Amino acid sequence: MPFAANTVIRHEGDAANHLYMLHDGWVIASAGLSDGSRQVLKVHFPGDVLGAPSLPFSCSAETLRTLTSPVVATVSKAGLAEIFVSLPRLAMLFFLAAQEERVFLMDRLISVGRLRASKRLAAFLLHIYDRLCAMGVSDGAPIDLPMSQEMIADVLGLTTVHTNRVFAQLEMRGLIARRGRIIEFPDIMAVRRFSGIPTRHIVRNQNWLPAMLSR
Amino acid sequence: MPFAANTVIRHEGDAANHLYMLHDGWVIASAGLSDGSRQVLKVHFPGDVLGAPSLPFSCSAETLRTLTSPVVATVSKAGLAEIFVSLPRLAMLFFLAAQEERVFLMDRLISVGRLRASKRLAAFLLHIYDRLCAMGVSDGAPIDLPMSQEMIADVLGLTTVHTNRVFAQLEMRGLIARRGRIIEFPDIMAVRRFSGIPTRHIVRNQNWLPAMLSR
DNA sequence: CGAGGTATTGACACACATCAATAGTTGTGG
DNA sequence: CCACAACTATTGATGTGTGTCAATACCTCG
Repeated sequence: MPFAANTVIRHEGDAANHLYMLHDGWVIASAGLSDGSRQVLKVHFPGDVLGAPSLPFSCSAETLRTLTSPVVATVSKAGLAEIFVSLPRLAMLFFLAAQEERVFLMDRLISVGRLRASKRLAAFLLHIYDRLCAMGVSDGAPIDLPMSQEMIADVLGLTTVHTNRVFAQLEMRGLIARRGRIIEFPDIMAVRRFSGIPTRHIVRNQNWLPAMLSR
Repeated sequence: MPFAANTVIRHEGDAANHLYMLHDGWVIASAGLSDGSRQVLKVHFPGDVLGAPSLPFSCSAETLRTLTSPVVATVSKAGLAEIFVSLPRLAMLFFLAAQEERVFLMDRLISVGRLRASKRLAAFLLHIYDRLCAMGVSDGAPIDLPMSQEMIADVLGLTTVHTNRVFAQLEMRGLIARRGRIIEFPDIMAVRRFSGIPTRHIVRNQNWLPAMLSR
């Protein structure tokens, strides 16, 4: 199912009756507060499962909004249950994906709770870069972030103004180079050291997982 | 398996070869930064699964440290895989528990990213209170937090000094009353309104889950 | 060409950090 | 049971990172 750019797929508070599989494009998950401020919770890429956190709750915890024009497939709760009954290995992979997301949220929490703005921004850009690399999209290549500085500010828990100043700081330090929204890392290891968040190594195809075709 | 109070069960960076089921007592999950600062990621209660976030990674992402003297059971990765093969309903419940944890982390991220210190503390105390109520421990009763203000500061992303001042603020506003580490809420709804984090309603025993005895 | 969003910059305010000191509390060993 | 040490809580004075308000430039698209 294709969507237009900058469209709400599901709003926080809505009934959470299914999941979405993101096949193409970018989607952000965010939550708003009564005072109008907003926190971006996750920048989703192709391959991600969307909307799963709201499953145990009576209504959706996050707003899903398209950035680019994405392609999304819908999975019902019953369909998910069917996977858990028939395809235990796939179910286990869904479970592990949820744990990965938890660790990414923990890293964000550490970053917002304990790092100053410049390191926070570096950690975020690095996280996006690493995930793009894992998808094979960009290895050493510049990344093209389809996000305004306002959105990035909502990721980092900063104001737009300060985010802009911190971008300028990173650029002056030579940690990044910018051409519009395209960002390049002249020395990625320097950025890694600067950010302070440890590099995570995901282990794929672990041998303790249930066999592929179990019955 | 019993543990002493204030003991490390598993340190971040250690091999993550199993999970733990917390049967009794309190355990906190935290991560440290190179500069010595620390972020508490989760306060675990009886019934929680510990150590799951590290499963997809080559080494543990979080340090698990006992607060009280807890009772913990160990589950191997193979044992978890066995559950996914044989007990799909239980596997699904594990999956949903992980999604719940994601939402709690999101709430913490919103809180640390977008709320000022006093609301942050209120939201944290409220979260603990609600979870104790869900366990049937404390409904309207005062809560006894076995945590120093330093630990609470590491939850909130604040300094010890400021956490202390914010405790005093909440007390002066009449939102909490303290006797040592015992905290009471004279008007819990006022605290809820003040905190700004929406109340989450978890739906148990959802009808789309796989049947109890599937085969 | 004009309009609305986005990026950038400056001046100033404030929430929280930092440094430092004191008091209170807990635990431990003699 | 007291004495001492270590930890924890509290309070004050001062510094600073980030927020707020405001203005201008830029950019994209009709």
